[in-house]
Amino acid sequence: MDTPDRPRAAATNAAAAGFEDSPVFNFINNLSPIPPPKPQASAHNVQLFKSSDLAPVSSIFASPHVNPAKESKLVVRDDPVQLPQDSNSPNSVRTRLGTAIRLIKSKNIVSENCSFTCHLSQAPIDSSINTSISTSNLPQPIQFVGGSAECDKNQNAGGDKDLSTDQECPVEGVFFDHTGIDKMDSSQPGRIVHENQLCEQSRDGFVAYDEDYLATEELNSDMLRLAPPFDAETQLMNGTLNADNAHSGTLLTDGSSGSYINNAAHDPHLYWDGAVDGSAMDYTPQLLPGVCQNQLVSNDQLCNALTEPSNHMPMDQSALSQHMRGTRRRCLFNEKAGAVNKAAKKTSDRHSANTTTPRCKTSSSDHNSKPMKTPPCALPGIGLHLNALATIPKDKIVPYAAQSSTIQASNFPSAVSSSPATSEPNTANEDSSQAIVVANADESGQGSPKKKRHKFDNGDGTSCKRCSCKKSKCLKLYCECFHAGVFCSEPCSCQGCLNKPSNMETVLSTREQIESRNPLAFAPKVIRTSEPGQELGSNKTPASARHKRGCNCKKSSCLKKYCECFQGGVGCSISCRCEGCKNAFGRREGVVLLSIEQAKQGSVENIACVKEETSENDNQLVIYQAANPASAENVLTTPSVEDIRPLSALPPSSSKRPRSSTKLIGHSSRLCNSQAPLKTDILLSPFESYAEMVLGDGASDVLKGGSSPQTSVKVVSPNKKRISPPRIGTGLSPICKNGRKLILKSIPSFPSLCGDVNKVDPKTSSPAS
DNA sequence: GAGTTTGAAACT
DNA sequence: CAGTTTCAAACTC
Repeated sequence: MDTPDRPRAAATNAAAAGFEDSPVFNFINNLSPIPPPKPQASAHNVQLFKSSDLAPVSSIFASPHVNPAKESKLVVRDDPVQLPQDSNSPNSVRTRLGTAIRLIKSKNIVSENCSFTCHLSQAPIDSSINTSISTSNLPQPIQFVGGSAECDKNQNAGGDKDLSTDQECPVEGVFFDHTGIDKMDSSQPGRIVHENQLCEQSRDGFVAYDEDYLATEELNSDMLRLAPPFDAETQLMNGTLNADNAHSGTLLTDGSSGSYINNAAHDPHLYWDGAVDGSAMDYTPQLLPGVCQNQLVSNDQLCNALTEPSNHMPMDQSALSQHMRGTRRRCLFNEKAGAVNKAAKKTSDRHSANTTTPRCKTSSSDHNSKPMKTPPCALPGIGLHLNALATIPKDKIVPYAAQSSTIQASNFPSAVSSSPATSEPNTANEDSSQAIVVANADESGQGSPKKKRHKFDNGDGTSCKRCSCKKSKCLKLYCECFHAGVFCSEPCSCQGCLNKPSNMETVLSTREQIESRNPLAFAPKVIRTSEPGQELGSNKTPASARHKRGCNCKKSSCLKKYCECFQGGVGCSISCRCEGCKNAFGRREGVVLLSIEQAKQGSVENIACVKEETSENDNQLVIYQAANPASAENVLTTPSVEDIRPLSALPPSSSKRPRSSTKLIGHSSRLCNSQAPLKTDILLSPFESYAEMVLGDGASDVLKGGSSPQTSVKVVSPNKKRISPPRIGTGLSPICKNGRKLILKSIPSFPSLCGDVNKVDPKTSSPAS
């Protein structure tokens, strides 16, 4: 391979020389699908995506949220960006990750390390690899943030031995810049895993890119299309947008786990990725986590193979990567549904899909320019990303749009969903994941009439959308496509649709208006609140997830898809105002109330508040013992997010929620103990607040929990799954104990490279801890 | 496929 | 902020 040149150089420098010399290596090189590119050509490609090109954009994207610190970090990354010709894929990956992380940081400055580390610690790493992650590793986060880190990591991970890896990940190598490896503790296993993953991703992406690029035009186009959106994000973070991103998008598809969900999410369909304002917060995390996890798993393997010196073969990559990719893609799609079950089928399908490229079939008329590329299904994740991206000014976006007519059209592999592999649909609900899955479904489904197709939804509504709007012109939230941030496409049966690339400005402006009214309007409907791993692993129910606003069902008993909570596969929460809730995923009914009442009645000093979590899966009983009534209340408040739900029933909060998210926060805090309120209030950043919203009171509670441990002792139910207070400390994140941590979690899904540890665990292995 | 039901979104 | 209307999905037949 041509590209190998660089790697080679690196390799030569390192120890790889031997490797290169190997006949196999040579053979591979010769075989490499990638045409020995004219340097220029490659360069050209690269440039398209390069951050430098995008730079302006990035600046644009720079969200207020972003912290200077981030920026600085980003800056670092930028440099690297330039490099890689081939880098496309790999870089993109990195950037994304880095970006995601950065975003998190920016939002949660305080907790940056924590959040990040948490991910890491949790990170999938563990599962696949024995490696225990040391949460302590602050550097890691940094590294990731650094962006380039990935490769670096790889190097590190690989350790010196991995020089080969460097080769393998030439692009990354390019990036090397940094702090890199050296700084990193190569020793840490956790890291290694990530690194590997990263490498793989990059590699895969790399390879994938090649493949896609070479093999399937569609993919390429898609990727290209995708690129812009990503770019925006990445730019925000790094300023390095790369074609890579696009690649990554493809990669995502590849990833069994959807490692790339991030990208994918962004990509695809979301024309307006960035549109959402910072307030929107990052939804991405949600998606990502799952994805990451998955990725991790799959990646690990891949990584291992790759990382291993023997395996390295940069060249092999093509073969391996392709192979791997195939699997990954499958996974991604499969995941979506949470359809663990389906996965197998899909995998097979995926193959076909690969050729075709997974997409929602939507081809908008507009998109016709690219017949194949139909607008992407809305990725569930996408929504998240969009939100995350939100910072991007429309203006900027518009340009894309203009371009995008082509771009947008692109269908991105919806990649994504990270649904927790966990298999259960419930879990699947996780925002993005499902959506992604849907996309695939769409393909199959498209054939089917619109009727049933509807959304393949995630709860988020992120899934591939197909609307049938008649009066809204697809410019209102009524329109699922619009709501999901995707253009209407062929499958849609809408009338008078203005949600088309050709009307990008209109769409954006409308979107903006809506966001101005409700910053969370485009946020995923279902947000994963707690760490996925914990709950998911334990339960089927996505206890961690909840509907951002809660439902208001009165007749459906939250047992039908009319209920957004149900639809999203999440239990009802405090924020819900439903009546007669029978949500299979968890009710918000009133155990809490009882406990409260009891407490108030003063009947108790030692009141055991028993919460029965309705979540079907669990039937968990959580018993809180309060020393006194007051404590009882506390208990109510303190419980983990999950617990919170039922508790949430508290009238005040439940009564009505302000439309604006922020208000909700206030409620929650109030509900919570008087003890901590200030703390939460004070601390809450918009973002946090958002988290709270998502979490519901829980977040605040959690925070409080830290402060008010006293309140309760909890006994675990037979199932023992939840012990709220303890959880706070442990569950949420051992590492970060303060409330902030929770916040981070809420964010979680950030594409933590690691992915959620939790999620990873469920299927593959036991949780790291 | 048409009609009804439902609840979110939008409006007042 | 509360109530009403509009809307489109979900559902039923």
